[in-house]
Amino acid sequence: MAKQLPKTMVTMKDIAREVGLSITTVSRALNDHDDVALETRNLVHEVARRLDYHPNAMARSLQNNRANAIGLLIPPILHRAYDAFWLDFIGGAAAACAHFGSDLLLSAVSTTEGADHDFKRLARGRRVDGLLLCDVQQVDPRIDYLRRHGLPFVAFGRTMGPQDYSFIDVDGAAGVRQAVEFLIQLGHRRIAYLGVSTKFSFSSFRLRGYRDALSRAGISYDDRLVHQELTGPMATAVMAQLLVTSDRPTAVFASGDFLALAAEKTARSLGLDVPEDLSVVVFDDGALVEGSDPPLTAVNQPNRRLGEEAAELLLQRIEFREVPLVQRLVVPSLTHRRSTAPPRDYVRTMPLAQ
Amino acid sequence: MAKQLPKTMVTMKDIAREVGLSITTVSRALNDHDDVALETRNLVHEVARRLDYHPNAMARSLQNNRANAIGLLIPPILHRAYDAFWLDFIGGAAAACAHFGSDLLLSAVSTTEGADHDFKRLARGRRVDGLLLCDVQQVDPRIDYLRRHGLPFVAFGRTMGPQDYSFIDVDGAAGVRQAVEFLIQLGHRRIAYLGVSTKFSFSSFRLRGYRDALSRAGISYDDRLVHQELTGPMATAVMAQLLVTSDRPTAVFASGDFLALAAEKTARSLGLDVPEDLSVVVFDDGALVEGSDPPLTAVNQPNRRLGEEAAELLLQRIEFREVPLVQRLVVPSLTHRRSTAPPRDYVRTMPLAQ
DNA sequence: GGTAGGACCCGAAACGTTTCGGATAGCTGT
DNA sequence: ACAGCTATCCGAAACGTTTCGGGTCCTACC
Repeated sequence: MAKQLPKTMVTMKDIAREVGLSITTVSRALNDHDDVALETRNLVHEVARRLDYHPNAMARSLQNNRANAIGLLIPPILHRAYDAFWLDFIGGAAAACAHFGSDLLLSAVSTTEGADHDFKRLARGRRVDGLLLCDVQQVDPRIDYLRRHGLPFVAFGRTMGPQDYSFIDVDGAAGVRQAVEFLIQLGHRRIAYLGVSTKFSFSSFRLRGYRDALSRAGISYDDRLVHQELTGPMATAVMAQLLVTSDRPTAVFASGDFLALAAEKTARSLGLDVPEDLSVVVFDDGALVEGSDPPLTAVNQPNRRLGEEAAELLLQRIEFREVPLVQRLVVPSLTHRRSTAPPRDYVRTMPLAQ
Repeated sequence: MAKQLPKTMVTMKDIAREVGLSITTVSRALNDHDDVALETRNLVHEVARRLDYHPNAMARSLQNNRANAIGLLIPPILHRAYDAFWLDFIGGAAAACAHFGSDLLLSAVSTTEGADHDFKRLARGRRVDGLLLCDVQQVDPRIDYLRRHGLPFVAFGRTMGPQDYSFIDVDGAAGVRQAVEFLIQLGHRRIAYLGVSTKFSFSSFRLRGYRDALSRAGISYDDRLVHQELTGPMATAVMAQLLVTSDRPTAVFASGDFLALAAEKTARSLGLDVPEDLSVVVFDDGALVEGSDPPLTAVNQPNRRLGEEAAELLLQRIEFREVPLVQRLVVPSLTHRRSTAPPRDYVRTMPLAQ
């Protein structure tokens, strides 16, 4: 029994030699095919365990065209807030994968130009069985590309055009509508809107929610109150300018935590109190939101749960190829914190709900 | 030019047919070997682009035994705080991978029993070129296993025994020493210690830091003040019991955000003020820490940066096999917030540093 | 005019697995 | 005693790539 440490890789050939059978039989035994004698199967399994055999994932994938992994491209630009979101999302997706015996292949894209190439590499390289398509743009050629090449995918987010693919998304319109309606109910009439890049499709949905809430309440839309494509510093400038006008807004909706923080800070620096002089509601719950002073009332999307659901859906599609279209909209809820109050001189005319 | 949509996979064979060369030459052309005429190389590249060719990652890996990915097993038990840490860490690792043209394979382990099998599957399955070994235990057989099988790895964390492998770790002892010394400098003498499972090696290092700080200041160690293996509820119970004794602690070090939160809450429920009656310092900076009331003074490890460095180190080891041992200790810094103050009846006898 | 050397190309084997299409042996029933 | 069946096994091909060890020209040199 001159056993030596397994210096190198143990393959099925080693098992075959050890048990005196063919590689074919070893393979079929390991996969529990029923045309292998039970006795043989057990023997093979035992030897495999003794030799600490683990199949070569690459060889297996090459043969049966199944990678046992799904891919997720992390977008190149990750500003702070966004980052926290993705990480939650990823955590959820990884958990879902575990249940299906798959792994999650994370590919961080370094440069914006490299994004397209990385996408195709992943889509065509047979390294993953499907793709979690994130960061969906208003019109996104990747969707067509994936369909043309028959790679299963689930989008997280929606394009603006025809939606003939499965996706999971937050119902941004409903979320914002909820938030703005809450402000209106508190008595606010002049409500500013701070938005990020309109390249992302969620931007349009959110703005639509804002407009809907206003029009339902019979408040006319004032485009001087609406600003998009903002960064943190730009938001500060915008708010500084808005807050010194005579008909300044008494509330603001911010489409991202850093925008809300900028608004809070600007108000304070002008000697205004939050929430007494300015109510702030933010979309995108996260660490910053709770930690800010005062803590922000927020529309919160369940980031982790979204990742989980998206991955689950994708893995199902991979397993049972033809499943019907699933288009799931998650309606976010509003968490009431201390950044919202009725406008200072508002006389309540009716009892507030809740 | 009856071009049809690439219904199926495009392989090198297709390119070879198109340009009328052998597969060998196509391969060498694509990899820019210099025994292929420049003209031919260009032609092949162009055709490859036209056909939207992307190499089959599996076939390639099988051949040259290189997966272009590193693995990371996400531990099965992820309580809230821990979770946030991993996600930051993962974000950093993914970013580092991008620079090396590798991907990050995330494998979430569902059950505790499955952990060992999943580990070996990843370690032996040739699916990754190396492993980021996280969650290192006091004595960790995985380290030996990996070395025996020659798989490159970098540990995040240290075992207690001989450390003859590359790792990156937070210098927990230094971090805690810093924190406790700060408390002592404020005038505290009775400082409680709340710790988590001693299974993790960081636990011992942190406790050592605590003891060091005490002994340097000539304060004797009182084991009634030291509690480990705590969960949130247990910490509440412990603090409740400690805070009603006559010689109750005036400060507490908590080895995790949920422990600190429990301590804060318990103090408040007993009518004690934080920081006036009880100073709290926490290890492990994160969302909860900033958001708590009052915000916690914290020893903060740079989670994301740690992930980045660990992955970088691993990728270097993979690229240039034999590199010297790297054992890097990151000394965390102390962030002063509002949960710490001198003990109530303390008379300053010397000016405070900082 | 022979040959050495360089430039360019290719067939076949290999990586480790799965599977297709048999092959062999033993048993059943007539 | 032979066809037919079942139970068990196996050889060879295939997946798509890389590489080893050549091969065939052509030019240049003596």
